[in-house]
Amino acid sequence: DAPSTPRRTQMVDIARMAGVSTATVSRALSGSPLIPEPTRTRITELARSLNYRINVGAANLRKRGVQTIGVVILGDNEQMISDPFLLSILGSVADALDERGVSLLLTRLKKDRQHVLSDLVESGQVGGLIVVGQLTLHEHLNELARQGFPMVVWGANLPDALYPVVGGDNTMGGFLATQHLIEHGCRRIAFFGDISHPEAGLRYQGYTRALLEAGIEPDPNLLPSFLFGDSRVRGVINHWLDQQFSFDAIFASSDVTAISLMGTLTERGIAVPSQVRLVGYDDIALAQNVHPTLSTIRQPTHEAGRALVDLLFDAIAGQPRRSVVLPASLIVRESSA
Amino acid sequence: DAPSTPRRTQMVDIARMAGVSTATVSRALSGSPLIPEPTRTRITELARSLNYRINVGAANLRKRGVQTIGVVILGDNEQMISDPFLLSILGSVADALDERGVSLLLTRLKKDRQHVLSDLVESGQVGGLIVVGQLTLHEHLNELARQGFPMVVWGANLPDALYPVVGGDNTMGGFLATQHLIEHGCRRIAFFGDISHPEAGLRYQGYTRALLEAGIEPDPNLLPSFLFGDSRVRGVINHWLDQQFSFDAIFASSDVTAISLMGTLTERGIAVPSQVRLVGYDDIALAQNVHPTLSTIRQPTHEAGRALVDLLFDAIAGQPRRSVVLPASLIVRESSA
DNA sequence: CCCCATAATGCAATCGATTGCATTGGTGGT
DNA sequence: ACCACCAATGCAATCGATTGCATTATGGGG
Repeated sequence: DAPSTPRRTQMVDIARMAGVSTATVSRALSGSPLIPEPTRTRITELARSLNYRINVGAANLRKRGVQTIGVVILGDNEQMISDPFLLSILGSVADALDERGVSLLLTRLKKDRQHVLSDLVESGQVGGLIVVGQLTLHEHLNELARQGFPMVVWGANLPDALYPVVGGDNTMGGFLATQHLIEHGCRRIAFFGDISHPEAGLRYQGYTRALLEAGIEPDPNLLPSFLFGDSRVRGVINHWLDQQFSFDAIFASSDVTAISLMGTLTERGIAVPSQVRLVGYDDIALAQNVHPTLSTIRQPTHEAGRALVDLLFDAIAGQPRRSVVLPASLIVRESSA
Repeated sequence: DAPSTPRRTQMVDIARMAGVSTATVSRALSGSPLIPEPTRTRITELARSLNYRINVGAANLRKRGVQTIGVVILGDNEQMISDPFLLSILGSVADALDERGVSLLLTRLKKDRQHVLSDLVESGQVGGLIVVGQLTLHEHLNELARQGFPMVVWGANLPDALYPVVGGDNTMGGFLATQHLIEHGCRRIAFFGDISHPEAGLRYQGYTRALLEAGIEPDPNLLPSFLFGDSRVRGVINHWLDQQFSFDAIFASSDVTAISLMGTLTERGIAVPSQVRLVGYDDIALAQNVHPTLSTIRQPTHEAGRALVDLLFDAIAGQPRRSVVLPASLIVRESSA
């Protein structure tokens, strides 16, 4: 123990200078009613002037609880987040946590390192977890849920999920997009997205339902095999287009895919929306800045963050499990009008 | 103090079960040579089987130091990060920290809440800070640097900066992009970007230098007043195009802007690259999935994270300040070929 | 057979705050 | 003038690990 740097001011210093005990300082700074106003002000001011901050680590130790929650993001590949929409979720979670005055410990979870999930909680680093992107983790998450793990997940609400989930209404989103295209006279609507991904799968269900309700039989040729978030989007698109299936609209399960499609279609001389109408998903910022501007399905990201945090705190408080489905809304722009 | 939940296993439990003291357990788990191999294995196994994790908070308190660093991101507007490129930086920082086994506390810094920077360190939550996006913070950062604050910044290396900086070679990037366009016969090259932003400013300098070296006088009409990251990108673009200045190329200070430009140009019947060549900046994923694929300037994000973390640990260790400039490289795609 | 060096382990203080309980001082009622 | 009571504050234990120093086994040399 050889502190080279001039020791940081701590509570005992404030106490000495104020001529009181650390107990009083602690109570004053935490706004306890036991401390009368004048004293509290005096101590608070003194602490301010010395630029003193309570050592959160020590405080947490004694209080047996942390004011930090972990946000875990599945790091599929190189990028931290493949889907820019998840970034909005992260932002809204950050805000919601900020409002409650709790910190955000960000962890990028690579496959086969799932044990870090429990590590974070067991080691007392975080009081709970927000998992973004359930993807391949479903079983592991269920296992943790069984152990009463404090957590909440953003994604699709799978029927056998034991953990609380917040997600968009993917079925509704898929339905709205498809219905919208049908209303514009489209009959041969292609679906672009990896339906093995839970959320995309639900969007596909909505798509199918809208078709069936309109008396249109879904055509498997209009569902390209497609890797979600794959960098070879263009290849897949081109390969599918080469097959020359007739189609008059495309519903893409993400805006990034839709924008890539837009480029490829233009390249092949297929005009959007006059020849092919196009609807994306997520309403990323770029959607209104491309040409033609992109119709899409928007999810309320701001509420998403709030809901995730609310549910997590419920879980930590031992409340019964609850899940939230946020509404999806159709944003009509040029690409489908 | 009424623990309702069954108390989490802690070191004293392991100690009791192993028939040793906590001192021995602590030493065994930390791999101290004082503990002979058989004992260490026995204790380690026991801890494993009980799924025990050391309480980091308590350990940090005693060890007087945290294994957490803060990453602060300027939250301009709604989005957490306006520039998708910064997201790559965040990802690479996350990886670099992960390799060192330190955690990442993410904080979104809104304007006029600059004091949270020092709060994070003073309160002992983090051992140092990585600040992404120096933007309007320069003076405040210098002030913190004067106080010997452990930090490092991603951005432009301003001449009077007192803090360590990691950044791309913006001048070189601007130069390369512009030179490339000139080599393809372009003479009237517009620059799209907010030059009041330090990084864009340097890119503009590189642009100007390339023009001058080619004997071309920069035309102020080719520099639209432009808000970086503004959602009204399209408006600015349209307004500028309405002025009908003649131009044969555009160098955009970000890929997002470039892609927006691409849309607007197409909309107006201006062909890229045959009539106007276009180069962006950042090499975001979408750049190779739009049509035409976007030429751009790439920065080595992976090294960026590593450099930021290295410099920060240097700073924490009290090493003299050092800054790093990462090379920029030109990626030629269809939009400029 | 004793002594001492050394290896292995334990004791107890410590990190910096929080908080139950004890203590002090002052006020009002009678 | 006395006592009870309440407001204000302090004492000291506590959170869960780490680590300097003390102590106990072990073994080898004389």
